[in-house]
Order: sequence, then C-alpha cells, then structure tokens
Amino acid sequence: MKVKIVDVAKEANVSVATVSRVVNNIPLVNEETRERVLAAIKRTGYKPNAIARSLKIQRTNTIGIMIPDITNPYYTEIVRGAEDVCGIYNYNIILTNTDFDPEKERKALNVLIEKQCDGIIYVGKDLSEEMQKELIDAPSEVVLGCIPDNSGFLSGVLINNELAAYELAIEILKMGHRKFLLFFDEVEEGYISQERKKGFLKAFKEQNVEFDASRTLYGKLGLTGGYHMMEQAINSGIDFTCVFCFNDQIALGAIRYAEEQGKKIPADISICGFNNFWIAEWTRPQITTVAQPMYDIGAIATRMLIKMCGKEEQAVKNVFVPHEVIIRGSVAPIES
Amino acid sequence: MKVKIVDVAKEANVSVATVSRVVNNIPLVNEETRERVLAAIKRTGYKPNAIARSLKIQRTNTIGIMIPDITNPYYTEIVRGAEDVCGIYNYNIILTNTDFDPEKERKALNVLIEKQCDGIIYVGKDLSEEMQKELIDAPSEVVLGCIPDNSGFLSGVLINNELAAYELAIEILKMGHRKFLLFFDEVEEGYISQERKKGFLKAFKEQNVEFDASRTLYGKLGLTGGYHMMEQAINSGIDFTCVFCFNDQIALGAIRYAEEQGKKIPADISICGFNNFWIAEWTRPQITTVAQPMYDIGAIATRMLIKMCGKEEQAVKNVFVPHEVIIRGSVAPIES
DNA sequence: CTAAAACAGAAAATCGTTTGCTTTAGCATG
DNA sequence: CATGCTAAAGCAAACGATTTTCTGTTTTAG
Repeated sequence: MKVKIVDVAKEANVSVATVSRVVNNIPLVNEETRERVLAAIKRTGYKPNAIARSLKIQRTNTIGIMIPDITNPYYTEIVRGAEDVCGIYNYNIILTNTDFDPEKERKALNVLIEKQCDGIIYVGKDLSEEMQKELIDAPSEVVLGCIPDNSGFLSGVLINNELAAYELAIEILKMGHRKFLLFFDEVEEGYISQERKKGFLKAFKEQNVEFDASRTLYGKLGLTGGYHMMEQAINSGIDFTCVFCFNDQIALGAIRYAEEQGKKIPADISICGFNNFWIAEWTRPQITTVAQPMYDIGAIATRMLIKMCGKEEQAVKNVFVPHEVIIRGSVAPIES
Repeated sequence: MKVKIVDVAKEANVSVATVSRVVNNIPLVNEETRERVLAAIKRTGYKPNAIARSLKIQRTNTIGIMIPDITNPYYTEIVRGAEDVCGIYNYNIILTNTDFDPEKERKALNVLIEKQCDGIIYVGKDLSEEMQKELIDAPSEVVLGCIPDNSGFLSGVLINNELAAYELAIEILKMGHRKFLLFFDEVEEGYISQERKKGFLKAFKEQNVEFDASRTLYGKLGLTGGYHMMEQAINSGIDFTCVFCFNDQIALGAIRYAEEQGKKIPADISICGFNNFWIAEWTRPQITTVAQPMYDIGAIATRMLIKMCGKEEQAVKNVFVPHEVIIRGSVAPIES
C-alpha cells in the first residue's frame, strides 16, 4: 500500500497537520519534532500526493502546451524553452499536438482545462475566432506563442513577421534581384503568412519590383513541399532569380529539386528560408534566413504565464522579440 | 466562480450522484433525467474537475516521459509516437527533459510519481543502477525506451543495437573498406555505445580487420562534436577510409569538416551515421545510416504502458523492433 | 505569584468527485 | 394484503492532502 500522510503522522507520533507543516517548510514546528517527522518520512518512504494537494490548494503547478507538431524543429525549440523555465519554478508541462486540426485543438484545450492546468500556451500560425473565444473563456491563464492577441484579453509572444520579411527582402533587393517567387504555406489566410507577405510586398513596392499573384506558390510545409513547389516553378517556365520560402525546410527541398535539375544554387537561383532552423548552417549551401528566437519565445511565454498564475494581476500584452536576418551562401548578388 | 457538479445537480434538480452517472455514461439513469442533466450541463458550462476525479478513482490518465532532450530529433519522434497513442486512449503526457543528468532524472522521476502518473516512460542511452532501482520501486508502471531491462522487473522497447551495428559494418566491409574509425559518444560505458561497439568489433574480427582502441574517438553528440572529432582524426595523421559515427548529426559534422579540408566524400572518406534522422536523405551526400523506428518505439512503449495500467497483470519483457541498414551516397566502395 | 502572551500541536472542515449502500416507488406475486 | 423485486435516484463516506480553529503547555511580564 502507498504510504500517506497519516502513516507518517503515526510513525512520528504527531498529527497530520504537523507532518504537512514539515513537508511544506512552514515554521511553527519545534526543531526536535521536525527531525522526528523527517526521520519518519525517510523511514516510510513517503511521497506527497500532488493530486490531493492540488485539489486542496486549487493549483496544479502544471501548464499545458498546445502545439501543432512537436516533430517540427521550430516548435520543438519552443517546448524546450518552456520546459526549462518550468523546471526553475517547479512547474510541469502537459504536451498536446494539434496538427492544425480545429477538432484536435478543441479537444486538447478541454482536457487541459479539465486537468486544471494553471496556464496554457497556445502555439500556431493563426487563431480562429472560435478558438480565440474559447481561450478567453478558459479558466486558466493563456499566452499565445508566435501569434499576437488582438482581443485585448490574452497575451502573445512573437516576432514582428512583417518587419522581418521586409528586412530580408531589402537585403536581397540590394543584391540586384528583381524577379521573385514566394513559396508559401497552403493555409493562405493564416496570420503569419499574411504578415510576411505584407512585408515582402512592401519592400517590392518600395523598390518598384513587379509582383503579382501568380508569383506566389502554395504548398505543404516541409521538405517535400518545397521540392514540389520548385518543381512546379521550374516547369511553369516563369522567370525568376530568387525565391523566398516560408521556412527553411521548404528552402531545403527547393534547393534539392533545383540542383537535381542541374541548376546551381546560388549562381542560377538564390533561395531564402525562414526561422533559422539549426540545420540551416550545416547544409551546402548554407541557407539565408531570418532567425526567430524560438527557445526564447517558449521561455518568455512560460515566464509570463507563471507570473500570471501568481498573486498579482498581470497586464496582458503582446511581447515582440527580436529577429535577425542572416545572409548565407544560398543567395548571391546578380551579376550585371 | 467555477461551476461544479453540485451546481449542475441543483440546476437539474437531481443529486450529484445522478449527474456523475450521466457524465460518466453509467446506465441506471432514466432517459428523461439524463436529458435534463445534459441540458443543465450545457446551460451551466460545467467541466468536470479531473483532479478531483483522479483523487477519487486513483487514476490520472497521465503518463510521464523522461527524455534526455526533446530538441534532439531522435527523441522528438519518440514523444510524438507516444503522444499519438495517448490520444487514442485518452491519456496525456507530462514531458520532462533530463539532459543525461542523474540529478535531473531523480527530480523528474519524483515529480512524475508525486503527480501520480499512471505510467512512466524512461528514455536514455543507459540506465544507472540507482535509477534502475528507483524505477523498479516506483508505484507507477514503467517502460524503458531504447534500452533493455535486465532486472526482470521492467520492460523495454528497442532495436538490437549490436546486430544493427554488425550488419552495417558487414555492408561496408563488402565494399572493401579495411581501415576504420569510430566516432563515439563521450559516455563510453553507456549501454548503447557498448552494444554498437560489440557489433562493429564482431564484424571486424570476422573479416580479420585490425582495430585497436586508438581507432575510437570520443566526443560530444551533435554536429559540432562530429566536426571536432573529424578535425582530431585528420590532424592525428592516422590512416582511415571509413568512419562509423554514433549518430547522423555527428556524421554530418564530420562530413562538413572533411569537406572544408578539401576531402571528397565519399571518394576520399566514407562516412556512416546512425538513426536515420530525417535530414539524412536531404543532405549532400545523403548519409548511409541505420534506421531505428523511433516513432514506433514511442508508440509501442506507450501501448504497453497503457495496457499495464489496465486490469490484468501484463508480462514484463523486452520488445525488439526492427532496424534497417540504409546505404546512401556517403559511402563508396574502395577502388582496388 | 498570577495573568497574559506565545507557541506546539491536534482536531476537523474542506477541495470536487465517485460509488457502495439505501431509500423510494411502482408493480407483480402468492 | 403482505411481500418481493426492480429500476431510479439519493446519501454519505471516501480519496489524501491543507489550513483554520482550537486546545494545552510554556514563557514572560508585572
């Protein structure tokens, strides 16, 4: 049988209250008694039951993370950041994968609420209206990762995607490129896609670069997606010297197909990724990209969340973390 | 205020017992009453408190995963496999990163036990005696990932590392290579390292290949580790035509350094990895490696665990899952 | 030397469920 | 008519902690 607090109390000849005080380091207990209790705990091998404790104190020291897919290195980093901060404050993480599936999201949120998570981190590329409503109504504190709150009721931690895309484009334009393609996420209307596109278009407009809808290709995220988009691009016969990809995996897939077709990267085609997934500097060519501090996003979101779970009311707000444009070998200036 | 079961009971004019029965789909309740209760639940927005429920029924439907580092794609896959199976059986996952640190491991295990996880999956490259003892004594069910149980009290899901290494070596030997180097994990005495080394040595011995201790280099896992080990190897002036790396990241780092020194891979040096991390087929050259079904290891371990949490006593045992040697461009036959 | 303060520890209520045991009521049976 | 049976629903005792309140014992001050 599992040993519980009364067993320890009997063993030490004190009441359960006293044992509880010792366990929770509350003063008001005689040193000699404390010793006796500690000895009894050691002897019996008592481990407090966190479930019972949580029921009583109405706190679980658990935060739930809703993330599209832990398998995506981009999201993995966020989780690691969150977990590390949790470790510091004695919290734990319940992980759920949502695969961008609204049904899975609803279910996951429900479970996290029922399991009484003190806080919830929602990570995604977008936030549907229904989900937003559910998150606002949730009894737990909520922080969004990678997307902003626009309701005034939640908080978000993210980079400025529009600015990041703009700055990347400007760098590339400086190199003389004028004919661009965008390899984007299937989910066109997603928040992140929209922002990035705005940034690219702003830069194009400023530099009088022609760009129309036919120059954006949509496909699956991931290497295969990038591979196929490049296939489509080359086969379509459209003229381009540089491609902006939604992420580094797509860029890598695109590079692969282009090279298979005998194109030289970056001599014939320049390619940019996004996110600075760690592999980006170990490929050949290395990938030009925009670094997002994923680890920090997870860490900061968690820190905010834990603070919100504490006493004081915390102001809700969007926190923008810095990005960084990283020029590497996958782009080259246009010879003129 | 959060709505609880008594509120629903009042709203529906029934006892809490009846509400509980409706919520848990227990028959014995009149259809008309059930309707009324369901309506009351909807009206009040009642969500059962899983913590209270767990305390009462002594089950949390939660399993804990202890994993070295979620950031390592190898381990990530395991978690995803576990999470997917959990979804099917209405379980959730508490994730902990242990970084191969015994202290973190102890702490994590303790928390998982205190939070009353029904089961625990321990993933690592090795199992210290103390940890083994703690796991055996744990009140939760335990399954090991990637390492076997040798106590008879636990279960494990893993590949046969010795055989895998042996088969890989045999393939390479067939190509005429005779001068090998091993790039291994710093933690020499780890179970997995030992097994793999046994496999390689067995193959070498069978084919009368000379091999001594000086031909194994130890370094950090990861790309940088591989990079430095290759640096060391080349600078040492030792003669070799093929390197077996402990994992694909090391192989990738090694390739990078070799190429920077003007070596052609695989023409000058053949390099093998291990694990078939997904990037392995997207690099140039693609990496010869041994595929471990990481996702399946997580999924199978979880399935076993959940079964063990059920009624019947489950036999403990080690389950060996199939591996696959994958020959790719990073190795080439020796010209003779 | 006594009253009051300070302190240790015990008792008991509570957190939100589940569930074994009753109760109730309607109906059939001997 | 008393009894038994069954279905439906309620009562109340857990589950294992925390914490408020209360009690009894020492100090301490006047």
